[in-house]
Amino acid sequence: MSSAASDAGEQLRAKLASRRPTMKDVATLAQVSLSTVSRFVNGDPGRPELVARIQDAIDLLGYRRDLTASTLRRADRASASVGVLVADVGNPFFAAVLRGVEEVARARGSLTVAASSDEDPARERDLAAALIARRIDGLIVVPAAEDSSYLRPERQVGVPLAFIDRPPRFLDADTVLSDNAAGTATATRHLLDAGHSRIGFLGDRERIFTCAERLRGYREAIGTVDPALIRLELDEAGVEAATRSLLTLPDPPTALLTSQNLLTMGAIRALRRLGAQHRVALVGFDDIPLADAVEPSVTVVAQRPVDLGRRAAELLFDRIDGYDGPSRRMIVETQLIERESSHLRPRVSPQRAS
Amino acid sequence: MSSAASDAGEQLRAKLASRRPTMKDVATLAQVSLSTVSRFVNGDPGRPELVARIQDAIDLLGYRRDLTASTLRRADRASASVGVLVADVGNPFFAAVLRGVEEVARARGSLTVAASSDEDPARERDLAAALIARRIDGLIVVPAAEDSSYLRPERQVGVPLAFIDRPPRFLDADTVLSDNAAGTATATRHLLDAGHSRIGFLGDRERIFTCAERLRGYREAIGTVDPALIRLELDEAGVEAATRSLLTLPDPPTALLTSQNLLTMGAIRALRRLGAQHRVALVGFDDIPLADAVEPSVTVVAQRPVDLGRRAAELLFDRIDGYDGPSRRMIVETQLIERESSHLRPRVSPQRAS
DNA sequence: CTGAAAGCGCTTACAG
DNA sequence: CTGAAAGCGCTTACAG
Repeated sequence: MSSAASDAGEQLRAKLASRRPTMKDVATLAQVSLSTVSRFVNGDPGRPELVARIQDAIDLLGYRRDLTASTLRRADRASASVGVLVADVGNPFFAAVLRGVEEVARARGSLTVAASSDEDPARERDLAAALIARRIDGLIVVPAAEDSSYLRPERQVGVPLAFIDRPPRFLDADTVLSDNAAGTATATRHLLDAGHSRIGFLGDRERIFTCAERLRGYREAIGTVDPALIRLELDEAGVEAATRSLLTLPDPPTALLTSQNLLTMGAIRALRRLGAQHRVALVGFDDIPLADAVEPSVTVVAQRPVDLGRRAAELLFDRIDGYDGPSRRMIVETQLIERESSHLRPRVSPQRAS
Repeated sequence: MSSAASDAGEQLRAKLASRRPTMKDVATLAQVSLSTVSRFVNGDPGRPELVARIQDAIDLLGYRRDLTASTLRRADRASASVGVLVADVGNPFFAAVLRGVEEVARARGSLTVAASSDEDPARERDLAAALIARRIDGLIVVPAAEDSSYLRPERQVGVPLAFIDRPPRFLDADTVLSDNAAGTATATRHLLDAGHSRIGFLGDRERIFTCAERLRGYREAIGTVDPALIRLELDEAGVEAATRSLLTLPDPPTALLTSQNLLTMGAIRALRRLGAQHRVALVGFDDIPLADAVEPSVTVVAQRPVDLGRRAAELLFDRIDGYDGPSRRMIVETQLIERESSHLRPRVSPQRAS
């Protein structure tokens, strides 16, 4: 770059003060038109001579393109970002889902905007609106709301949508689910095979699809259900009391099934505190860190959360790329990881032995 | 709304087909000017009569404001979103950090755009550029790069910046850190007090600030350091071999210190596999799920990742709100959570006993 | 209080 | 290949 141009750059830079340089500034400094800079920035170079001037001007000014302005004007309206709405980005399960989405998005040059609904339907709606107002190219939702039809207008207008972990209700859209019922059915049969007939079920909120499905798999596999053995609406703290209460029943369960990761951790702690971890069998839904290292190690129905995220992102990008066929549903298989806690044989409980 | 207006709405709706309705569509349907709709949408109502017409038109069309266009034009340029760059959104530690940031951002009406650098400096730079190109109001970074000066132009131009977990190098910016060295020093003294003199240190990458600091705390507390007891550049898989190798030294360590969550989990597994978990003491940096439920339960130096995220977000929003003072550094204290694994007394190893 | 007009930073036909 | 001009959806002085 000539020293004259460099001086011009310095002057322009000073003039800009703390303003972010624009494409127009680059054009002025490089002494070309705005269109030429735009074409260059978009990968349509032009004469080598001009290219060099433009690149120098960009470097000198520290120019960064404003993608929001670009999105606004371009024909395809692509913002190169997708939104993800989960219950809690801090929960390891959803964190892994998010990671799966991000991998696929990144391979496609897209960024991921994540938000936590905290299982609050109103917050979910607000966040969905906030994401869509920012012109994301598509939205992935783990629905907290029982009714996803609030997204119908967005769908109509062509915002690609995909659901993970729980299907939308009153709305037709691509969905990726774990095989929840099959997972708990397998786990339940596994416990029945080990000789357990009284199996307790510890679940979170029945209105959440995954809990309802996992309960259904348990019910179907077990045959005759004793409602006294089912405890729902639990959180990590509530599990301890529920476990204690189950184990002090006149005819207590000899095995427990927990419906999700936080409840499994709560149940592990509760059994240990009761000194019952080697007496009462346990299977948890969703694998957890160190499940293999506690004593006894804990059998789980492992999900594949990263895959859930990846698959949903793939379905979403299909739509972003123009696929307009009927909505699809994918099931990601769960896997029973047999560890020690499910190989405990049923024993007569202390109360009954006395 | 009159039926004539409603008909007009239906017609406009049909005409829009699958196009997203704009403020102009609303203005046309409500028979007011664009400015009036804009003012209404921005909370400056006007005559009740017009307000009603505008609200009806918005509802009928399913109008959603385009925030990217709004950001482009408005005086303050606020996009109501902040960016966060961590090593891996799927790692529970960073997931918790993200959650903390999101809480504060949400309270401020901002969305959070998260991305994973995977400890790759080049990717970090790309992602930072991608975020800034989307006009985020501020950027929070867990730096993978050894040199953060690539962000200087952004800083110059007024993009608020905050760093978490590791300080920026060659750049002056607000930073929130755990007291890493103090944490490992406390842990080391705790082990020394229990009678251990040979304490192994298992770390990840020394070029990462947190690892270096935690190593420093260990070195300073222990006094005379035996380099044979320090193993670095480990990942979760490599920890097992490193543990085995340490324990088969002629004069093996009687206690281990691990520098982060994944390594602690690896060490727990390794010790169990070697049958050494009740013989070799262990303290991990960063708490992990079920650390309280393994046998022996694992003593840790707990960090407060959600607080790290919150504090950094608060510093960031101060800047977004216009604070322009010198950069600040906040230390979030760690806490030694004493469990069983650090209360094991040093024992002569089997080899030496034989 | 309301509306016409300019313009945010960019892309994209359209001429030359 | 290059440049002048229109316009994406919105906000914001400025008149009336």
